[in-house]
Amino acid sequence: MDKLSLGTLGQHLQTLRLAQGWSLSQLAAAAGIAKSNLSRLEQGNGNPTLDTIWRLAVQLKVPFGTLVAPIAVPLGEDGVEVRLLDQGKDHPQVDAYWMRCAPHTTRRAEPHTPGARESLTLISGTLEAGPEGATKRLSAGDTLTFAADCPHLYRTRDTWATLLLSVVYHEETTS
Amino acid sequence: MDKLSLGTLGQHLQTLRLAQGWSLSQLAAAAGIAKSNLSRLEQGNGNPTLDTIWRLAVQLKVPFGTLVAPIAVPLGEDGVEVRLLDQGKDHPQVDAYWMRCAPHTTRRAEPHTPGARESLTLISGTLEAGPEGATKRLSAGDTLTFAADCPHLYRTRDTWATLLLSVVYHEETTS
DNA sequence: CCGAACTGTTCCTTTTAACGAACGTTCTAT
DNA sequence: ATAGAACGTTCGTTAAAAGGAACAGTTCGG
Repeated sequence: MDKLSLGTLGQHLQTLRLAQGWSLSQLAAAAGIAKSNLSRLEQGNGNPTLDTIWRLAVQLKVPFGTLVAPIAVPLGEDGVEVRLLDQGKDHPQVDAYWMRCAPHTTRRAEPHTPGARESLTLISGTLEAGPEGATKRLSAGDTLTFAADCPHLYRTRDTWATLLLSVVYHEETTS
Repeated sequence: MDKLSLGTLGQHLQTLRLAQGWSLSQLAAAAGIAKSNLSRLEQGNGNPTLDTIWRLAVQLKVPFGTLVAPIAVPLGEDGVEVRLLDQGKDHPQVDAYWMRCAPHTTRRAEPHTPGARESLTLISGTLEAGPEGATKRLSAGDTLTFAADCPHLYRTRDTWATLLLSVVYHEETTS
């Protein structure tokens, strides 16, 4: 997780507002905040209060984190953006990630612990993924499960790819 | 999405800090905020700035939304909490959800559009899910894909269940 | 026994986010 | 044309969040 970008929040805020047909004045009134406040936020200046963000997120019907860590954000150095969604506390241990890959990028991943497996579901775009040498091509809606205790990779061609990724350590069940 | 609870944030903030072995002074210093600020927040008073929350989330290594919309929060009326993670823009259309079910609850879902399928990955707990009459039992790390154009359900027994859920509308590919 | 280093809290001060009114625009209707 | 009502902006004021120092309560070691 990197640095906070105020400009991104502003852009994303405005995008969401327009997409839902709100005017700035309307949204401000509905959220119960001054429109001068909202105006400043959309311009990228300002450092909103949790209360303010919350009120806006409710009106825009977005899961909150979406507002500040926008999905359509410039990515990391390797063209891949990864967010930890949740971590299971049971056995086997499961880590859930949201991942987004720019076009024409390849991300190589080190082997995880022995017996580890990965499951992924493609949300949009196309992707080639799996153990090195045994990758599969996926398109939106497809799912894939493969052994992750060996080097594996994710590769895009000329499209973006967004996916959910779960890493299952120390597999116990065999279903 | 309901109202903002400041107390919950404070509790959750403190829980995370202690779980990672930080002292209040240490965390405040590492995050670059005044410890008086952090102290007040943990007590449930105050309405932190986005910058403040961000700095804390980075240090605590949590995906941000986790801080303010804690995972261990009381759930909806039916004992099920659902958050929209992402929506694909391609065809087929894919909606990605994070879902958490309390013990001993059953959630029935209406059929989606014809040809729709669902894929789910269990992060923790155990769950029985699938088309009504053809459900399967899952434990942490398991995945399941089933036709969702008929009534289907999710049922927990004596454990919580957390899972990722993808709804794929109007299936085009058949892989 | 007592200073030193730490814990977390409570003040007071400074900074600044939020408010509310006024502003210049644009568009519609009378 | 012109009053009206929207739009989004900019400004000065006010309320409050963040900073900083002093505080009492612990846990050390000499």
